[in-house]
Amino acid sequence: MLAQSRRPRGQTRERILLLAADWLQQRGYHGFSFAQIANALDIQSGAVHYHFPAKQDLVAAIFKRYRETAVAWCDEHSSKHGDAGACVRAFLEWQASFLDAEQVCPLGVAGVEYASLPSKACAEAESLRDEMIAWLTTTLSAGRDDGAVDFAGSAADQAALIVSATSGALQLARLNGSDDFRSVIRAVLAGLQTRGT
Amino acid sequence: MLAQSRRPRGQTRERILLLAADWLQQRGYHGFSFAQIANALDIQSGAVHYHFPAKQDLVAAIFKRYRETAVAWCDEHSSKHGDAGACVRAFLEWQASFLDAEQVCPLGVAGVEYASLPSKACAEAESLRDEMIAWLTTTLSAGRDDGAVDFAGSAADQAALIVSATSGALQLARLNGSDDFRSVIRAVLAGLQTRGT
DNA sequence: GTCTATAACGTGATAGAC
DNA sequence: GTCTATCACGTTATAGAC
Repeated sequence: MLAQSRRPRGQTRERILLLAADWLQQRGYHGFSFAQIANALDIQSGAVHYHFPAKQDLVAAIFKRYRETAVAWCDEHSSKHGDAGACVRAFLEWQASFLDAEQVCPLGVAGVEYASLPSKACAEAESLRDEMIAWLTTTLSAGRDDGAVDFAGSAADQAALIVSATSGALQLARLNGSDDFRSVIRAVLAGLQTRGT
Repeated sequence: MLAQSRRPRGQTRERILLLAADWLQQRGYHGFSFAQIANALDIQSGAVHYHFPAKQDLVAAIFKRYRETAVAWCDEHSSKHGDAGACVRAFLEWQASFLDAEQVCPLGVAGVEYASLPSKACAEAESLRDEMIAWLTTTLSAGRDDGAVDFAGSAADQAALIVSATSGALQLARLNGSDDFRSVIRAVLAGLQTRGT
């Protein structure tokens, strides 16, 4: 019963999801097609539609998985279990990992193409935004309380700044190279005045 | 020789440019078509192609005009003629004006759709980035020298932060309303410690 | 010089074979 | 259950009328 075909069955869905996520964060929602996915994976475009009936289902699944990944990441980086400053720095490094893949944050994709995005995708993106802002706000607030970090203004405002700045910086890096991203990270860290516990 | 037709001749190009710029900043590059523009302006899609041979010409023209507008704005808000803190605050208000139109910064569009954008548009977007970063860097640097503003890190880093944060904040605002944008503005201003001269 | 009519192609999506 | 062959439509772009 092993290896009934050259491409192992049951992995097509996963392969589609991974490739589409990559392209979504490189080209935007309207920047890739089912036919292109099928061509790259050496299948027919109808096979993609079997796993994801409509394009909005595919993209909603991408946002959903990214959100699940983000939630798991946040749980592993709770300031209850470690230094809040280290948590924030880890967040910045996590965002930096998109640089090598030449990707932007999914939140940016949703924000830019909002008016031409199917509602399913918008809803998932909004949930993702809530998770990231909530984690950052909690982390920053706890960090300021115990002296691990300091910053001007409210924790919620600072959280919105960090999410906006990192997302925007990944986009700026597409235009002018990763130096712009590193500039933004330096400025964010300078504004945070983190110090290890 | 007046009013030879219902739609005055010579204004079609301008009407196309204005509508397309609006849609570009709401839906992204691939989120609108020549046919939709033609339909909205009650002309044929071929008429759009007369004024802009290919879609990349239309979008490059949008970026070019936006850059010209930005350069003119920067010239009018030179820190040589006024307070640097006021200039930065004016910049933030300028970005805020996109909120009401439910638009994002053109830089964000280019960053997100970079890999699916025609090269002409990318080149214009890169020039736009250069102009904005240069003006902000100069303004912030001069402002710190004369004590109008203060901030942690280099002027260039702070400039990249402000461009990224405002662009990202406009996108976040699409997902969760203008409160997120205002949060980011407060955080930016808190980090700048501006004071009027 | 300006726009209308039309074409070639790529898109998202479906029906039915295996 | 999984995928191949096919469709109707919207897309960018062109040729030629006025």
